[in-house]
Amino acid sequence: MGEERLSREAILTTALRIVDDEGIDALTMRRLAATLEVNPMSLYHHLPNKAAVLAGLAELVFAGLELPDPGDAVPWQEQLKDAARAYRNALRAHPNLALQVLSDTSAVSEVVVVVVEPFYRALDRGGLSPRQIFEAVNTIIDFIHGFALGETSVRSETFDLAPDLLTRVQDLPAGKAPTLARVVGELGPEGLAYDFDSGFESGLTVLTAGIAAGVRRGR
Amino acid sequence: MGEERLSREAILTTALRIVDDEGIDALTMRRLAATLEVNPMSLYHHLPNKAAVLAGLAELVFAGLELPDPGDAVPWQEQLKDAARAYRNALRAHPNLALQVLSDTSAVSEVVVVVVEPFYRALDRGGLSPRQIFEAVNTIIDFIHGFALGETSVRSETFDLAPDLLTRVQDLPAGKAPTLARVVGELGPEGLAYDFDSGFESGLTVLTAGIAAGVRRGR
DNA sequence: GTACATAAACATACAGCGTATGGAAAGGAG
DNA sequence: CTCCTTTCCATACGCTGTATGTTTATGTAC
Repeated sequence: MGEERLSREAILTTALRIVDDEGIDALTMRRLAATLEVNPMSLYHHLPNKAAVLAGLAELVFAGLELPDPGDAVPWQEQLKDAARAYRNALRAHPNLALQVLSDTSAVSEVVVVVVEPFYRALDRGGLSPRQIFEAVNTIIDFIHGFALGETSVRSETFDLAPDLLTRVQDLPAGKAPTLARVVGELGPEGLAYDFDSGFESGLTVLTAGIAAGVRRGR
Repeated sequence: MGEERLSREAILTTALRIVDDEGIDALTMRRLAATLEVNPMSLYHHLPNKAAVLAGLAELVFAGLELPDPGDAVPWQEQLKDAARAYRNALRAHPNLALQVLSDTSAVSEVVVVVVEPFYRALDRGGLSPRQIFEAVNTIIDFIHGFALGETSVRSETFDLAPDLLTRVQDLPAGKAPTLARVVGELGPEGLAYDFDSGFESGLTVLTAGIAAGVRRGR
């Protein structure tokens, strides 16, 4: 049977569709084979095992990743933020896969090499030393990973933390977390309504300011 | 059989030991029951299903979490860093469980309420507005989560990224990532040797500097 | 002491999983 | 035509979580 009804690429494409549509738990070898109208064991001719399928998915997602480089026309801080936004968007593109990608060490390091150049470009223009650049990029990428972790393990676009957090804080033994209680109280329910986009932006603001401060201080 | 040979607590304690010793994959209901010298189905009298076991583990880990509050003797920046270090250490205490905890939304929000007060205390002393505090804490916690994600999905205490990253960078098509290539080259292999502790510290430095900058600017 | 209610532990069984093994089928090469 | 290689399929094994029904041991009431 030299004719190939199956291919690594076709398998991964179908797998990605299953994950996108029904979540990571819906992806089983049997289910994948059924969708391709093929015997489960046929998959093992193109991919050695299920772990390879998952790794392949991570690869597939980031293979098509194009980072729009804003160029050197804008200030380096803005260039840095744009790189961060693009990377966050890449992690958001397949939310059901994000956790898998993030927790797969090899996928992360693969991705990081691909994605990291715009960060380095921006920070190099900012006048940081190689060591500073290296550490700043690690920091900002860790932030994006942590943010994506919270963002992708939740359904709604604008997730309202308010009721939950307010309730929890009020249920705490009095005096256990006084500052938290007071600050949350001053914010009020509408102040606590959490929007991922603006949360991400304020994180970027803090990070770029911190990096810039390190440069100014000449550290 | 009114006598209880089993209890929720005993089950979770044993489960935690299995996870710590042999990893999250080694924790199956059958294995857990065998370790307790009990029939698998007996577990279901104390916990409704396996997900409840995992959630219980997250709870268990953070129930014993005591955050040493450095008090107000030190500058608020140092107080903030200490809170961050303590939280990171909590996530490191059971590395095999960290990813599970981080990816479990309810565990995270549980944890965050418990853990967050020292952060709020420090930033309140720093003179930030409620809104600034809220956003700064989210940012720093996202950073810690992302850092922990990278840190706990890797074995060795001091993981040497150098050979991998260097190789990858050198294998890239020439001109694809020129800044990255140059900076990495200037750093050299010994400059790339990555130490998690100092990586975490430099992240904290950037973050506190960025937060302080926001305060100074009166935003 | 004896009957009963209750809770805990057990035995069995089922559907689903990843995948090892070995055989069938369909081309291309000599 | 024969053989070889590659792809695909059928079967099966050991494992998973857990639904279902039964047995057993205890605390309580009479």
